[in-house]
Amino acid sequence: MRTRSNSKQSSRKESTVSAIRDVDCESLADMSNEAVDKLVRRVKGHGSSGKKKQDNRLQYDSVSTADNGIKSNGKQVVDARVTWNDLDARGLAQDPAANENSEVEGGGFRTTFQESDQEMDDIDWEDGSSPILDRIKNHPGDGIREVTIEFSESPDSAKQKPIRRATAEEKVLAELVHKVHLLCLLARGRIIDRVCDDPLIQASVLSILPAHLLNILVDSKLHAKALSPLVHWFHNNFRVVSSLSEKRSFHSALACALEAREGTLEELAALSVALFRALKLTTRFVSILDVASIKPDAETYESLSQNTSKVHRGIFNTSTLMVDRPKEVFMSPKSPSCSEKKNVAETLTKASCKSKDNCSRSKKIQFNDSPPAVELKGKMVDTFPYETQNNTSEECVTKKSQGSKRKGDLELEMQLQMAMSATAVAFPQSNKGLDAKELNSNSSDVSSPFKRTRKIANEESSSQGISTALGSRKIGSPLYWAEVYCGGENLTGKWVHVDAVHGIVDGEQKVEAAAAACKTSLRYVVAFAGLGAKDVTRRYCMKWYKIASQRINSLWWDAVLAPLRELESGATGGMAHLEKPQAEVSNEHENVIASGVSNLPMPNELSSNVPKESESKNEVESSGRNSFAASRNTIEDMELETRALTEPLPTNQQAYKNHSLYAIEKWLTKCQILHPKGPILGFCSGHPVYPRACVQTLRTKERWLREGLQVKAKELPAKVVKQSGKLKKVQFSEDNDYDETDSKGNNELYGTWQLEPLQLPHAVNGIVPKNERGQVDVWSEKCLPPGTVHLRLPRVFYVAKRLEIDYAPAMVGFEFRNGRSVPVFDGIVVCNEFKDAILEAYAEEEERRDAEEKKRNEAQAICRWYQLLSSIITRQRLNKSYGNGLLPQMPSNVQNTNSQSDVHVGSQCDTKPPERHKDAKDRKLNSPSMTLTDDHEHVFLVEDQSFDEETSTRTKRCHCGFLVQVEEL
DNA sequence: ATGCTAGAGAATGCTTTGTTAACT
DNA sequence: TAGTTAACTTTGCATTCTCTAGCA
Repeated sequence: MRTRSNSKQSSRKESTVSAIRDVDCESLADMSNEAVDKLVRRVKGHGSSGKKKQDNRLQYDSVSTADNGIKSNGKQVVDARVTWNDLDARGLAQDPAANENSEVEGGGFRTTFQESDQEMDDIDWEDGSSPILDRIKNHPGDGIREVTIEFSESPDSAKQKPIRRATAEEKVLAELVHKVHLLCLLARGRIIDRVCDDPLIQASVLSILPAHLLNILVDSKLHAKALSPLVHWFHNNFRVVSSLSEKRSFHSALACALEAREGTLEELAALSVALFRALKLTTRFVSILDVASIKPDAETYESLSQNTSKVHRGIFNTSTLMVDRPKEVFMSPKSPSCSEKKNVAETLTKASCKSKDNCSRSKKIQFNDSPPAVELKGKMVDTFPYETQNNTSEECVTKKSQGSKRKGDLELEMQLQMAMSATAVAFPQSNKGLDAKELNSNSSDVSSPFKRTRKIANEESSSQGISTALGSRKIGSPLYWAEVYCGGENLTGKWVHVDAVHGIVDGEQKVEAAAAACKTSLRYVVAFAGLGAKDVTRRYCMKWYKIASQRINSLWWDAVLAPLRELESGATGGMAHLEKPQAEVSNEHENVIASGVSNLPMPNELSSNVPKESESKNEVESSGRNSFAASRNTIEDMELETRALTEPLPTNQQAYKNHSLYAIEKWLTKCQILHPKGPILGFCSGHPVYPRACVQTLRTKERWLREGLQVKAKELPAKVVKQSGKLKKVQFSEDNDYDETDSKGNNELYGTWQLEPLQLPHAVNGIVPKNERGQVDVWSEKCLPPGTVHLRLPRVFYVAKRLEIDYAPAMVGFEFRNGRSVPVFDGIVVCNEFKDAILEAYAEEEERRDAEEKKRNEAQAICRWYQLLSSIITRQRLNKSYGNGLLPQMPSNVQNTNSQSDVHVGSQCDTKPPERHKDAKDRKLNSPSMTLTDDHEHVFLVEDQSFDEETSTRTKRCHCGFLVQVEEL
C-alpha cells in the first residue's frame, strides 16, 4: 500500500515540526526559511485548515513512482491520508500526555516524541513495509496521538484538483517575503564573513596547517593550481557533519568546528575562507542565497499538491538524511579508508560525548548511519563529477564505469540507500537534535553535492534535474564556497572558485549543473568580503534567462547591494598581498599566529575590530593600491558584464519569450516589432534570432502624446493592428474617419524612431490651448502647452472663474467606476502670467473660506449646546412633574422633549439660532450648577414673560432669576 | 523516458472622456 | 432654475500562465 499525506497534513505537520525545530535551529538562514514558510502558509491558509491533532501524521512519499504508475506531477497520485487515530484509540489515547513526553522503549532503541516526529519528518516513506511504519505499528504508543487512514480520494479525484492561481495580494506578499529573506541571508553572509576575518580563528587554522603548505602560495602570480594541495589538505582534514541543535554564535560554532575538525558545510566553507585569508589570499565567502520564491505559485502549488513529488521540505530533508548522509563517509577517496575513518569517527563520537562543549552531538548521527552507506561506497564515489578536476586516475576509471549506468540504476541505488538508511534511522541517536533543514544543507555538504548530478550535467540538465522519485530536491546542493583571487590566472587575474570542503578548485562551470540537479536555482550567488557583498551570480549562472524571472527587481537589489559593494570592493582590494615578497608573507603568518596565541583578545573585541582593522590596513597599506583594487573590480565587473552579454543562445523557443538578450519574431507581442531587423545572431528551430535591442515597442499617436512625444510628419505607421471590437464600435459610431482608425477599424502604431518631442501650441494672449474636449490632458509635465502652468489645488477653478482668467481643467488620468472609466481632474491649467494672481486670490479665498467654515462650526456648536441645555431643563421639569423626583435613565431625546415642552426652542434653534440664544446660553452656562444641583424647577409664569416684536423673541423668567429667550415663529 | 512545441483554456489586466433623477 | 450629487452597472479583448497531447 502506497500512501501519501495530503497538503494540509503536510503543512500542518511541518508547522509542528517547525516549532520543534525552532528550538534546535542553529542556522539563521534556516530560521528565516522556516519563518517565511510559516508566514506564507498562514497567509495562504492552505495548510492551516486541517484537522486538529494531525501534527504527527506520517507523510508517505511515493519515492519510487515507477512501480505503481503514480506520476510525480501531482495529478495522478493516490492521496491517501495516514493519520493515527486508530493507533491512538488502541494505546495512545489512554495516556496521551504521557505519550507525548515520555520516552518509549522498543526495538532496542529509545526515542522521544520529538525524535519520532523528526524521524517521521526525516524519512521518506516507502510502501507499507517501511521500517518506521512497522515500528509504529508494533509500538502504537510511540508518541503518536492520532492515526487515521483515509482513502477518501481516488487518483482520479486527485486529478480533478482545482487549480488555484495566486491572487495579486499573494504575489505582493511573496515578493515581500522574498525581499525580507534576501536581506536576512545577506546579513547572515556578513556575519560569517566577519567571523572569517577573526584573527584568532585564522591563527588557529594556520596553526594546524602543515608547514610545507605555508610556502606554496607565496608566488607573486598565484595560480589556481597552486591552491590544490591546500584544498586537498583541507578536504582531507575536515569533515562535514550535521549541525548541532544548540543555538550559539557563529564564532563559537566555527571555533568548535575547527577544534573538532568537522562542522556543517557553512562552517567548513567559512573555515576554508578563514584559512585562505590567514594565508593572505584575497578571499571571499560565497553563498547561494536560497531564498523563498518570489512567486507564490511554487509554494502554493507545493502545499496544495501534496500528492506531487515536490513534497515538503521536511520530507526532502528526510531523503537528504537518508541519501546523503551515508555519502559523507566515503566522499573523499583520498581521506582515510572507510574502516579507518569509522574508527576515528567512533573515537571521536565517544570523545565528543564526553566533551564539555556542545560540538559533538551530531557526530554520532553520522557514524551510526555510516554502515549502510559503506556498502555503496564504490558506486557513489565515482559519481562525483567534480573530481575530474583533481582526481586521480582511479576515479576516472570508476567514472567511466559509472558513465554507462542508466538513471534508473542510479535511482535504484538511491532507493536502496534510503531503505538502508531508514533502518539506520531507527536507531535512537540518529535524529536527536537534528534540524531537518540543517540536515538538508549538511547532507549537501557531506556528500559531494555533485555526485547525483553526474548524469544531469551531461544531459544539459534542466530544473527538473534528477527524477523526483529520488525525493532529491535541494539535496546536496552546493551552497557555500570560497573565491580566491589569483593574480596569475589569465592576464588580468581572476577570481577562482574554490570549494575546499569538496576539494574542488576552479569548478565554477559545474556549480550550476550541480545546483540544478539538486533543485536549487542559482538565483543569487553573493560573495562576501570586508562586511560587504557583491552579486556574482553571472559567474556561475550560464542560463540567466532561467533565473531572471525568479530574481527581484534589479533596481531594488542594486540599491540594497550598493553600499555593500563598496565595502566589498575596499576589502578585496586592500587585502591583496600577492605581490609581497615571500619573507614578508612568512613573517605575517608568524605574526598572525603569534597574535592568536599570545595576545588573545576577547572574541567580541576581535569581531568588532575586524572591519576597523581591515579599514586601517587599507589606509596604510594600499593607498597606492586603490587603483589596483579599482581596476580589479572593474575587470571583474567587465567580466560579469561580458558574461551577461554573451550568454549562449537558448535551444528552446520559449526561452526567447522574455529573454533579455535575444528575441525571435514569433514571440513578439502585438505591439512589438524588430527595428532594425538584424543582425541575425543564430537560429532556433529555424527561426532567426535577433538581438533584443532590435525589439521596439509601438504605440498609437495618442499613447505617444502621453509620453510627450509626437509622430513626425509624413511617417507611415510601422504596424497596423486590428482594434478591439468595443473600440471599433464606439469610434465608428462617432467618427468613421477617426484619426487613428482607418475605415476597417485598424490601429496605426508608430515606433520611437518615428517620433519627435511634442510641440504643443503656445499659450497666446492669456488663452490656454485646449483639446477638443476643452481641457488639457496632463499626463506629465511634458504635456503642458508652453507658457502654461498646472495648478493642482482644490477649488482653484472658482478663483480663476471669479477673476475671469482663461483656464482649462487638467485631466490627469482615469479611474474605473461603475463599469466604465471616468476621467479624473486635478486642478487647472492657466497661463504662467496669471499664476501668481491666482495663487494670491486662492490664498485669500481659502482664508475667507476657512473663516466662514469656522464661523459656521461655531454657530453649530452653540446651537447644539443650546439644544442640549434646553433638553436638560425640559427633562428636569418633566421629571419633577411626573417622575416623582426619580431621574429617568433613558437617554435624552431633544426632539421628544421639545415636542412636549412649552418652550419650543429646539425647532427654532434648528432653523436659525439667534444671537440672543447665546446670551441665554451664557447665562445658563454661568449658572447651570445652581439650576441643576439646587433641585429647583424653574417656573416661567406668564406674567414674567416679555415679547420683543422686533425680533419675535419671547423672554421667560423664573423667580430665581433664570431666564430663557425663545424666538417664536 | 525526456524535452520541446503548439494549442487550448482560464485568469489577469488593460481599457479609458455618461446619463439621469433627485435634491439643494 | 441652476447647480450638485448619487445611483446606475459591472465590458471585452489581449496577454499571460498553465496544462496537455503529440512528436522527436
